[in-house]
Amino acid sequence: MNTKQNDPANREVSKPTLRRLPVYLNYLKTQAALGKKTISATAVAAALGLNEVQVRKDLSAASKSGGRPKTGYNIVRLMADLEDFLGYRSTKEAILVGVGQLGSSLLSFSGFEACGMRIAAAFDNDPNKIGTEISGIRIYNIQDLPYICKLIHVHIGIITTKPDQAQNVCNTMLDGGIRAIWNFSTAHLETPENVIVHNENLAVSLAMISHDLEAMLQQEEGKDDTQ
Amino acid sequence: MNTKQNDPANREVSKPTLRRLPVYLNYLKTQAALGKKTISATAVAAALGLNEVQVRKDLSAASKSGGRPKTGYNIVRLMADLEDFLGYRSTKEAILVGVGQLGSSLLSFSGFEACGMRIAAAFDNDPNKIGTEISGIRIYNIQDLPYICKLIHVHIGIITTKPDQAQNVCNTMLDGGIRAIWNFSTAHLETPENVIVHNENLAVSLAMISHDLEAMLQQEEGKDDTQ
DNA sequence: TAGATTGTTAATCGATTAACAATC
DNA sequence: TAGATTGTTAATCGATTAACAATC
Repeated sequence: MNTKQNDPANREVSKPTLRRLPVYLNYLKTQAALGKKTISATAVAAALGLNEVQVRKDLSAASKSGGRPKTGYNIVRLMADLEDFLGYRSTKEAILVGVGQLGSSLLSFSGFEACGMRIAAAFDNDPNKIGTEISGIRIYNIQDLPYICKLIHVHIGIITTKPDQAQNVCNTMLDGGIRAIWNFSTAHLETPENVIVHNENLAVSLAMISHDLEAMLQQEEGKDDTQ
Repeated sequence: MNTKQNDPANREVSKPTLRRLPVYLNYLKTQAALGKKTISATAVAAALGLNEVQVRKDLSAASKSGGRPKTGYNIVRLMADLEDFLGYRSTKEAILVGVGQLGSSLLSFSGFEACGMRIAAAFDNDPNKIGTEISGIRIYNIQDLPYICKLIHVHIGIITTKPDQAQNVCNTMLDGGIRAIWNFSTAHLETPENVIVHNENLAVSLAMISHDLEAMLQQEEGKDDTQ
């Protein structure tokens, strides 16, 4: 009987719920910045265009602090609970491979620390880039990846290479003991079962916009026709 | 009785299906590049780690060409159908506001054309940036946005500003006749019902990785304990 | 007290998966 | 013909929403 059952990150929540939690957290931050002390699920739901029961269920899954009828939730406490639950308060070391446009952009993005991720090192195979720094993050030769993985315990591997190199880089990362891959390349990665792969695919997002847009434009055309 | 019912983009598919279609398309491209002419849903499912019935349902929703028992689908035809369905073959004009790190990175990303999106112009309020170009895309004064929207028919507005400017930029875009917003800022945008908003939120992705990772690490710790 | 709000249990809705007939 | 594969209909699973009792 260990304490792990009580650990915030261990409680099971559905994927849709997990996806909404950072959105709540972000909204709570804006409200806290406005000086608000408490907030109701009703208000959160209205602001974010969600169902209020859903908001309550989501919040109660991630936070055991609970809210008070008539008052709502204590914003500061709720934020702390969400951050704990999402693992934002324990630092996860990451490395990034592929220092192109996107890679550089991620290296200089300062928002990751607030989510508990620290990019410890970057890798490339371009001699002009190796040895330089971006936002204080040193760029190493890709061949040093296994060595550096042994040096520090790296949790997350960020892949921002061209798709044809992605699988190779992924394999090297896994050899180095990395257990979670954040894949920004379009390549589909083959990995063993116990590895977490999260694909960041702009084409997927664009497809959704593109499709919705086309449907909307045509619907409007249709309306015009009947007038 | 118009032809719009037959239009690919008008067929209704579920959101999860729509999300998977570009993934199929990408995989088909890799197979076509290897010289394959046909492929079965079974093979696609195995390669992408999906259920094969799901793959068949998804494909039949987006393509009316159909497959042949024992042979599978004609790859080239299926790719064409998917591209049609996703609207990749009709050009959608876009503008981008906020030429910081991320904005610049998107401007120089060449993959959007393949998805039917063309970034026609970019906007910023920094005098040092106004008048310059990135990858052949000119950067204008943000104040010229309404004028340029009138000049060309812009479909998609990409927001890569700081969160505190996002709502303002969004309003200006909507005034300019834009109907779909691709929001890369963390701000939640208030929009009328008939506007498409797609939020690209790295914090959400990171939260999912972070949570899964924490759960996995703890599970493994747990296993170690019992040994 | 009355009413806003929470949190839970039950009902509905939608997506995934299984079973199966059709066909190349 | 036999077997791989498609596509559809039915069953299952999971998430959202509705209904309601509890409470501040």
